[in-house]
Amino acid sequence: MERLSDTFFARPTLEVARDLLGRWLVHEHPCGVRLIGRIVETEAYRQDDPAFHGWRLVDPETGQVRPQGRAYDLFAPPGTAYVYLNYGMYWLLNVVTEPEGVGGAVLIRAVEPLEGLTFMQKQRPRARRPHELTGGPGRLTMAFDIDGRYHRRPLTCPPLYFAAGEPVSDALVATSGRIGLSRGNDLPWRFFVRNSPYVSPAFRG
DNA sequence: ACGAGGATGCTCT
DNA sequence: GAGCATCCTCGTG
Repeated sequence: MERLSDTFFARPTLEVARDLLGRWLVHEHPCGVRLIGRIVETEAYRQDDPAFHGWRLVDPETGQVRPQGRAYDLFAPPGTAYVYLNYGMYWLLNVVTEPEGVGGAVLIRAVEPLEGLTFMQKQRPRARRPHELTGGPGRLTMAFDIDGRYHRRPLTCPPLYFAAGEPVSDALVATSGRIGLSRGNDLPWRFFVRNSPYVSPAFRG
């Protein structure tokens, strides 16, 4: 299966978020297990967006970027991992988009487990229903054993990368506002596969 | 099925 | 010290 390269990610963030649906997230785990999930839910974050972590780094007048703090990693080369710990407990996996120096990222919110289910279930012993295993940005990182050690590493080569998979047709794609934000909820920058059992029921639309 | 509340640590003010 | 790009448990219906 062909890997997605940096040219895939060096595009407008909304385009990448939409196009990642149906692609595969692959983790060749150090212990020898290969984990694969088909992406069914994403969210786009752009540098002109108040919900974007690096929002304050951009001068609204000049467009100049202040290279400071962790959020500056969102301006890294396309295809770089931005792995963020939120609520002190959950790692969230993003892939950096746009050309280097332009801010942007796509949050991977849910995948459909395709390979390595035994490992994933061991990671998530409480999961009972299908969507509880890998549905939700914090859940999928637990299932795939992804944490801060991947922050700033390329997602264009093993051990953690994206594979071409099969794109999803427009008829099967839905959009909505992004989830869990206090600002920028009005922007329809969440993309998900319609009626997927692997998207949380409350957010299936 | 759904809503409220708590856990918990990092970043920036 | 506030504010989180969340998840789980335990109430109620």
